[in-house]
This record gives sequence, structure tokens and C-alpha cells, in this order.
Amino acid sequence: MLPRPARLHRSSDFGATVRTGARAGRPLLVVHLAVVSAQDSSAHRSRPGDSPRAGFVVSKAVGNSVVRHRVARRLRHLMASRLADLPAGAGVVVRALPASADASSDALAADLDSALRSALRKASERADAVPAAVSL
RNA sequence: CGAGCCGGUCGGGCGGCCGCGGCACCGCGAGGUGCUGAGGAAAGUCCGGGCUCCGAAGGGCAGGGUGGUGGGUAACGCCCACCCGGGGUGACCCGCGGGACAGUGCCACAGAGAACAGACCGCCGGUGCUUCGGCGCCGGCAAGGGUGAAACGGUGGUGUAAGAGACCACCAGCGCGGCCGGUGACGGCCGUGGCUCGGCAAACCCCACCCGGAGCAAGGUCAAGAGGGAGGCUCGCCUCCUGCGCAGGCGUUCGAGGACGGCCCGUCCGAGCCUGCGGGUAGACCGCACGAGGCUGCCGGCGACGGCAGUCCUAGAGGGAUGGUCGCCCCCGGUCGCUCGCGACCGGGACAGAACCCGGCUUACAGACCGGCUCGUCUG
RNA sequence: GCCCCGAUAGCCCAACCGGCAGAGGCAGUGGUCUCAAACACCAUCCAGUGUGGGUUCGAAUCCCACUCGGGGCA
Repeated sequence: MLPRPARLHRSSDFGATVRTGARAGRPLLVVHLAVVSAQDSSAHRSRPGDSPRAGFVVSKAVGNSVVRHRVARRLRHLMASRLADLPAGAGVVVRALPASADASSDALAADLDSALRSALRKASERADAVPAAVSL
């Protein structure tokens, strides 16, 4: 299990991250990344300075309970070593797609890294474009 | 040796590295060390209980469930043994297996007739007619044909105009009586009666027995007392209750409403309650891992199971802990090599993941092992 | 955790207190009409009722177990 401050806890946290975050899809998974800037006052629960928080979504389409939990465990272990590379206060939701059921850990790691890089780039572009309007 | 039946067990093993949950200890802290960490089905949620709250867990009706007998159990719709019926050469297997003389209802089509039935083709006697093939009318009969899932016993004989349990023998079934065995379901034997009476209750129903409701998001503690309100009295202490706004309706002894699940009785609370709309509804801890517990031995019992003694402590999360990777061994399949039994390489090793806890049932499952038994063939 | 529905032709759906092996619409096929098509009309084809078992003479219907799909409450 990830350390408590590094986990998403409530259904609303998942919803907010998926809805507002930058999205990057790969064949095995989809990454949603919400970066909270210093000027963003709308997110009460996430503040800059907190550690990045991660959560996982594995639907029934992936497989039965054994398969879903195995995918979640692999993703969680992979994410644990990558949390340090994320900006403080960020929220990450990783959605596993059905193809991930038969994927190896190496394949999952490749897609996760690729998707994270893409999501980080999109999030930073969005952050660069917005502050002028928000921070006033 | 070949077919097959029944019961049970296991369900990969060892190790290295990087990680995770819980507990204990050390440390100011970061963290470290040690121990420990999924299943036989953890599953489906089809039954039964424990536990908790609702009202003391009361009575009756309704509703639901079960359905051979005896036992096991905390309990069961589960299990064991036996009985009956059916299947199999057999070991064994299958059965929601009470009641159709309490009542109601249904039995399509076909068929003459389908429930205390009926006469289509027929058989027989009498009689009239006759083209001598038969036909009509009256009466008797139900053996044979035919329909159907099912046609009011079966076979053989006596008997008769033809026939019929009309009568006789045996058989099948039913009722009654007696004796014997068994706790019992029931079985066996003997006698006797009328000679014979359909099926469906997984149709309504009747009978016997069982069942109060909700569920760990149960329920409790902290928050939450220096808050608000009511009552009491010894006047500063005790007891009890309590989330907000708006609208409508009902009511305080002629008792609203609630406890109550559908209703009634009974019991209790009772001055506020009901309905609608709107708004609100952080968190932490306990419950929560010692239990109808596992293992071993002895004893009782055909068995399910029970008793006694010893011994062991064995997951406990809260977006939810067992993962990743490598090596050796084991099992299976394939290819190749040969010193003919080994070696090399490749691939594969099921179903499936605890969330309050137990007892069952059902369903899924690669493969391996153990024990008992039956039939057939061969040899001694 | 608790509970309730549904499954019938390629598609949508009747028949559900048992009874002729199953109605209708759309789609498909063939034909009539038309120069040709559309529309309309006529005809035809397509199911063995989700799976397995049971009760019954007989099951889409009743009973049991399972599979899949959908939904509700806390």
C-alpha cells in the first residue's frame, strides 16, 4: 500500500482528477494528471506542498477479481517508484484498459512512463497558458 | 490385465534480490530489527445459526417454508442409518417420498364412451322382406376390432342363443381381522370380503411440524458540554429529552400518533404527531479475530457424531496488504542427440483473492496420490 | 450487505392459473403494379422458447439448480 498522504481516498477525489486533469491514453492504460498550481484556490483538498497522490481504476471489463487485483498491484508498485518525479500536490488516476489483463509488468511500465511524460507535458502547457487569467 | 463403482487427501517445493499489510521491540525523529500474512471453494448468496438493535420477544389470523421413518446437530431445506419405489449382471446410483372415500377444479386432440361411462364396427335370438349377397325392426350382450397417456382387473376354464366374476382355479391390486419381527416407516404369514374402486396436490386445498423484524453501513464510544429545553427537589445538584426552515392536516381523556412487519387481541409510551417540499448529513476508536476452533491419541456408536486427555494460537484492510524478478528441483507435452536410459532446448502447470464469524448446499477446477469394493478374462 | 425483474425468429415483442410444437410487426426472398423504382398488395421464409434436470399423458407455461443481462435499497 502507498503511504497514506500519497493516496486518493474519496470517490469525489477520483472524479475531480479524471474530470479536470490532463489525459494521456496508451493501449494498456489511461493516465489522468491534475497539477495544482499555487494560484489555484478552487481545490481545497489538494494544496501545493503536499506529496503527489495516486489512485487506480480497474473496471470489471479487465477480468475477474484475481486479474483486476493483480493489475492493480503491478500498477501500484510501478507508481510508487515514480511518485518522486511528479510535481507536489498533483493528483494521478491510472485507468487500466482490458488489454492490461495479459500484459507483463515491463509492458505496463513502458506504457505508464510514456503516458506520464505525455500527461506532464500537456499539464504544463495548460498551466503556462492559464495563469495570466487566473492569478490576476 | 481390462472395464467400472464409492470414499478421502493434496492442489507445486526450496532459495536469492527489490517491495507491501499487521503485531512487538528499539529510536527524539527519519527509520531499523524480529515474527507473521488467503481458499477448498475465500465464489454464488440458496438455506441454517451465533452476535447486535428494535418492545418482555407474548397469543391468534394471514403469509412463508418443510414433507417416508428413526437418529445426529446450536440449527437447517444439511448429514447418517434404515424403509418403500425405480434403474443397473454387480459394486452401487436416483427419488420435493404425507393426504385424491373433507371439498372445489382439470383431464386438450382422437374416440361410441373420460368418471359411480358407453355401443361405432361387431356377436346372438326373434321377426319381416329378399335380386339369396344381405337389409330393416324389436330385444339381449360387451368377448373381439378400433381411439387414446389412461377404457372399470389378467390368464385359463365352467357356463350360455351369444355373453358377462354369473361361477371356479391361479395371479395382481384394495379393504378388514389376527399372529409374528421391528423404537418406527414397514415387512412376513394366515384368514376373510366385495369380486375391483383412474390420474393430477412441483392445481386450489387439507393435515402435521417450523418461522417476530432487521442487519456489522447491526450497534456502541469520543467529538459533546461551560450548548438548548423539560421535570423534580433539600436551589445547586440529580434525572430525562433534544438537528433546522416553510406549508398543509389531525389532536391532548370523546386520546392524535407511536412501539408494529399485513391485520386483530393484549401490553406499553403518549402531548405532540403525520404528510409534502427545501436544505444539511468531517473524522477517529471499539465491535474485530479464542472459536459450536485446529491437530493427535483413547473410548462409545453400523454411521452421521459424541465424550475424555494432551497440545497449538493461525490474516484483519478501509480506494482496501501476498506483488515483481531470477535460479534449482518436481510433473506433463514436443523436438533433437545418443552409450537405450539419460541429456539438451522449447512450451505448459487449474479454478480462483478474506472484509462480522461459523455450519451446510450449489457451482468452477490442470493434475497427483491413498483406501475399499464390483464385473469380465487369463493363470495357479 | 440485502432484495427484485427479465431471457421466445436477424430485430421488437404476444401466447404464462399446462393442451393442435407457437400470434403480430419490421427486416429478408419471390411475385403483382411501373418504362424503372418507391409506396401499396399477395405469397413465402425464418423459432423448437437461455442451459441442464424433474413433475405430468403432455411444459414456452409448474418446480429445482445454473448461465447471462438489467434494476432497486442501505
